[in-house]
Parts: sequence; C-alpha cells; structure tokens
Amino acid sequence: MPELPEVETVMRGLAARLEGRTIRLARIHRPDLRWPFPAGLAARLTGAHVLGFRRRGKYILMRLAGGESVLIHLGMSGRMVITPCGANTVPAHEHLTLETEEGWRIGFVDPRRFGCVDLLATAAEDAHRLLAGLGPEPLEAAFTPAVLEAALAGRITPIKAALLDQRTVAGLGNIYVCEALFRAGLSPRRLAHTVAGAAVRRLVPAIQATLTEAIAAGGSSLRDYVQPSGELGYFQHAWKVYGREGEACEQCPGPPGCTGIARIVQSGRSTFYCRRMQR
DNA sequence: CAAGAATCCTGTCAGC
DNA sequence: TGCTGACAGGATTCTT
Repeated sequence: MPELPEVETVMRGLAARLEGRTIRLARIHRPDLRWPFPAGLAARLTGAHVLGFRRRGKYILMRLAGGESVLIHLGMSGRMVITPCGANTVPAHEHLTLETEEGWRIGFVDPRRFGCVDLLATAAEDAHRLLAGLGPEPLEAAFTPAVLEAALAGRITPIKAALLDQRTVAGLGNIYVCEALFRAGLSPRRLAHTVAGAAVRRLVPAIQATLTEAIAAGGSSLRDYVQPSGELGYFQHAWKVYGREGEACEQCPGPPGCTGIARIVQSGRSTFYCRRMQR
C-alpha cells in the first residue's frame, strides 16, 4: 500500500484542495470496500465543511465542522485522484467522489478494495478500533530507541515482521522496512528481541531518515500510486534494496564476497537485503 | 498469548 | 496473441 510517506503525501494533496472548503456533493458508487461504507455517508458529507487533516500511521483523518471526522485508509491499491469537475463518467474503480464548491473533483480509486472509509466522533478519534492499537508515530519525538527497544523486548519473530506490525510502530510497510533495515545495517532475519542497545540506536534514526527523505520526494510511485495532483513521487529511484534482487549492493566494497542483494520470503512477503552489510 | 498462514480483491507481468 | 500462474504497497481473521 501506500505506506507512511505516500499517505502523508496524499493527505497534503487533499488538504490543499479541501481544507477550509465545503464539499458541494459526495457520491458513493458501490456499497462497500473492505467494509460497508457507514450509513448515510454521502448525505453526511454533502455540504460538510472541512476543518483540517491529520495522519495517524497509514490512516488519514479529515475533520469536519460539526464534530465528526472521516477516517480513510488507502489499503493496498488506493489512491486519490484530483481533477477539475466536468466529466460525467465515473472512472473505473472510483468508489467515492467528492466535489468542492471551487470545482475540484476528488475521487477515491481502489481497484483491490482493501481500503476503507469510516465516520467517527472527532473527540474520540484515537479510540477508534482501527487506531486504538497503533504504535508510536515514527517521526514524533516520543519514538525513541528506548521506546522501540521496549516494544521489541521478548518478541520471538524476525525484526522484519515486528516492524511491519503496526502495534510496534505505525506507518511502516514492506518497502520502508526493507530500506530502513538496510540503512541500519541490520539483518531482517534477526530476532526482534536481539535488536537492542547500539542496534536499536541505529535503527530509530534509520527509520526516521528513510521516511523523511521519502516524504521529501513525494513518496514512491508504484504502478497504482500517484499523488493527488497526478505528479509522480520519485523516492522509488532512491531504493537501495527493495526490488533490486541480484543487483550489487552499493555499500559493499565489492567482490570478492559481494553476493548482491538477496530476496527472501518472510511471513509471505518479499524481503530484500544484503547478506554482507546487514547483520 | 504470540506467531504464521490464509484471506479479501483486481491488475500486471513473465513464461509458455 | 492468448492463457496461466505468481505476485503486488495491507491488515484482519483464522490456525497452530
């Protein structure tokens, strides 16, 4: 899916067109994504005034006047497409359409339909069942090596799997976990509880730098992710290991001994890493 | 309780 | 060109 940097980029794109504006019209084109849309969603969005946005992990929260917020998750293939109003046809897999009074059309497109939309009370946002269990925000000050070390303590699972678990830290996905572990020089196969001390002091800044640089690049554009404006993020060109099976590791001194970037499968998902530089 | 597998869904790509 | 199977950014739910 869109991981934290992509979600942050999408949220900023939405804020630029929606913050302080009024939704003139909302339409739903099917009854559900992962779960049914909340009852009366289109009617409750139509005429709503948007106060602002925030992100929690991979979730976007759109705060409305009147005390309600809209929770949006992009799932694996979700994206927001912002275009001028005009066309009457609904693009393929566009499940929710918003139109602003300024003439912008915001479409939530999600072919695989793993995304979701919900309505909740703004005052109780963090108590929502999908947000309540999330770990710390990796780019906030509260995410320290001591905090991560405590979250990893006693866990008998590869560090790769532990970091993908949103209860450990919120917002990382397959790509950025691979990239952050490479940056920290840690093997994705290491058991989570062994990542302590100096290792976790390398890992926290590695996660933060990876995410910060990716956000600055507008995220990574894969097949079905683009920024709301239609521009492409370009962080995919900065990947050091993800999708680079067999290529030389740029940190390795080179042969002899450099076997290139390996791809393994952990809990059903591809992991890319350098066996030599990541221990 | 914790960890891993199965599952939801559609599109794309490699290989035949 | 067309078919088939593997695989894809996620996270819940089900099994061990």
